[in-house]
Amino acid sequence: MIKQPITIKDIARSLGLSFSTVSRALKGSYKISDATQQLVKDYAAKHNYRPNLMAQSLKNKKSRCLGIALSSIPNNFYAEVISGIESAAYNKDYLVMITQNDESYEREIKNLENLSWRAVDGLLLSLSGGTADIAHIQRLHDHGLPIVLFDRVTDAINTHRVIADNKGGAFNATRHLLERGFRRIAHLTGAPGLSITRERLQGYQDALRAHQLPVHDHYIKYCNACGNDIPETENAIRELLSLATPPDALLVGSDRLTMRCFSILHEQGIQIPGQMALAGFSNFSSPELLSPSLTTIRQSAFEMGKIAAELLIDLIERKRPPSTFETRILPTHLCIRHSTATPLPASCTAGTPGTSPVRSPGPGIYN
Amino acid sequence: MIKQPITIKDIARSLGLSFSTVSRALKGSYKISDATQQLVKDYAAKHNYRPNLMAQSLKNKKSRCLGIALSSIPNNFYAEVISGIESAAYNKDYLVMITQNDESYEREIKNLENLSWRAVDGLLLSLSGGTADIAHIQRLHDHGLPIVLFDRVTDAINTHRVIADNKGGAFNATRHLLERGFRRIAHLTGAPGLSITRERLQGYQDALRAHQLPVHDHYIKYCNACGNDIPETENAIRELLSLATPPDALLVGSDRLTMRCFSILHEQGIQIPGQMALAGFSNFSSPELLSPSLTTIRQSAFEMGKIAAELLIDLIERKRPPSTFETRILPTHLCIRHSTATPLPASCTAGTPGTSPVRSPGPGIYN
DNA sequence: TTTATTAGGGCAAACGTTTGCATTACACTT
DNA sequence: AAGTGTAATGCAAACGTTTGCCCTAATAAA
Repeated sequence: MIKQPITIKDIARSLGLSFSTVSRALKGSYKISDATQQLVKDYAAKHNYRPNLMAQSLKNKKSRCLGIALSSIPNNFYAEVISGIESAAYNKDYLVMITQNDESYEREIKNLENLSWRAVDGLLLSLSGGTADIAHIQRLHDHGLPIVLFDRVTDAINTHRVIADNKGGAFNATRHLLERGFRRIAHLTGAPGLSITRERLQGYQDALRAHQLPVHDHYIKYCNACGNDIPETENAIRELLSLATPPDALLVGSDRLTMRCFSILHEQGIQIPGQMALAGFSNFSSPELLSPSLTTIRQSAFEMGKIAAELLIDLIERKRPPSTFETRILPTHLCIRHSTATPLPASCTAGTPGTSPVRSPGPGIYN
Repeated sequence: MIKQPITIKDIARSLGLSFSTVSRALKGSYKISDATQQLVKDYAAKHNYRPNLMAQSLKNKKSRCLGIALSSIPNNFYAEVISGIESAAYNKDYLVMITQNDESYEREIKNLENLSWRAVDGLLLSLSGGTADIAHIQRLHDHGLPIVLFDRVTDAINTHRVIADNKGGAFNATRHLLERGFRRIAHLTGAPGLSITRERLQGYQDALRAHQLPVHDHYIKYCNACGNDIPETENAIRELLSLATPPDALLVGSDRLTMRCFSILHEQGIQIPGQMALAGFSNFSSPELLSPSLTTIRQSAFEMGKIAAELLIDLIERKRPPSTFETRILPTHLCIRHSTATPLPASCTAGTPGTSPVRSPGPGIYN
């Protein structure tokens, strides 16, 4: 019952032409008379001919396929990035293969192998939290596979990069906390090896120093699982809370971690911002609906994906690799909400802290 | 600089063997002496030979590639489904191509064409909100492309289906609202053509009837964009609110729509659950953090993706199509929270409604 | 010793395209 | 009349695998 798809050979036979003439007529190029072109095209359309992409791929060594490797698809931020990639790819007639590694180095290696064997034309890559060295990536790149790094990048690969202004985002958020009167600001962040972790830490430290405040190492906690390992996150918070002088504010350094952190503080009955102010990197769609509404540093995730895909496709389609690669830095947006409202005197924190901050927070930049 | 990957031919030449011997030795099968097999395998490993997947695909007419077509990647629910699919595919050594259609029928058609031309071995499909007829799908299926439908399905294609217990989920949520004392329950839902819309509506209606309550058509509002079109959603809510007897509770029928709806009620200063109780289908990770915490009907999204992918791979790999197809119905979980707390007498609603329900809501089923 | 069997391996076609290099049939220059 | 140019098309090899069939030797059976 299954009709085999029609091929160029079938068309050639039916029309009494050679394979090559049919092939060229379909492409429209080369020197084939208009009459023949029409004939072939009409026949092809009528029998709804579809070129066999596997054969084309084999011949052209191009699959019109982009590979994505990242840590977690259901992460708000990455889901939006993927959406941006898909969108750009669609416009340029590419298809997108997706893999996730759950922050595992081994899994990242496997995924990259799978993708490159399967002949993607290029790779969009955000490093896993567990990535120790990048020999496996370097090898692919050396073999000529075009790669664009996004979000979690490395300097060791000489190629395009698309990242957010992590340092600036963390700096602004920290400055905001300082301006609101918080002084003991802790930083809860992801795996220490990641570029985003380093850059955000840098912004946090810069802001403290700009206010002549010391940077305390015990106020900086890393979570290797980036919020996917609940006990790990709980421990980190517990340690912060049990310090002699516990922090009065928390700057959180990644999407999952921010939500998880909110959740843990909530469960433990810690008043936000009464006992602990909270701001974090997050692309959650509705932070204004949380209780209290959450101050976030938001990234242009969709745009990041879109730009990365466009750069990659450009890389794939140009004949010679460019002499110089670019690093696009996308702005971040600090969206100020109640979770970083000015702290109340201790006597007041017994009220309804989530809903009555002393001063109304600014409108912030939202959506 | 770019090293061409090594091929079977190269190995054959270096070892003084024929292509076929090398090919068979690598596969381990057929009648090749152990000595030769070892020789070939060692050489291949040493020079890290990788089979050219395009060539294999062309020859075998298999790409070990699954295609996904759905409406929106950043949707919490679908992001989890994709994650489940990726996970199952990885275990069986398949790769996954992803497309989204933003509820557009035309875009769905294009995406399916792209995927099928590009030789995916099978398709995981959730219909777009705008899908008018399914001729395009039927055609692919008739041509022998294995398809598994998930979430938004149709009976018109005879194949496996994986869905949630939408009717039961809506029924339980509606019953819960009724038990909490709400009587004027409206239903805000997605595109009317979708199976999930029909099934959830059915559950809602059944629950009302089971309580001897009438079903009012003006309490049922469809949003074709499923929450992606904000004005559309606002209008629907406005219309409900301006009724002579406006509803006192809202059952919302899809992920995006639920969050959007919460957002709109929040912006308009409508007290939840004081003026309007709210329950909805949602896979948002932290509904307990919203203000008020949100009663949700949660689906096993990851599992849905995993099962669908496994069924599809089974379909692809078995020689003969099964005589009978199955429809897996996954349970939904009603997670009861404050947004559906028992309504207060009018005099009380001026207080702090989000934080002080009259009776504590049950623990619900969470995570 | 002859014959059958088997193990081990090679040949070449095939999958559907693409493309460099003919080839043919004209028309146009010298 | 011989040569040049050009438009339209065909031939066949190539991309890297897989696989049905054939070949050769060696061994086992008769």
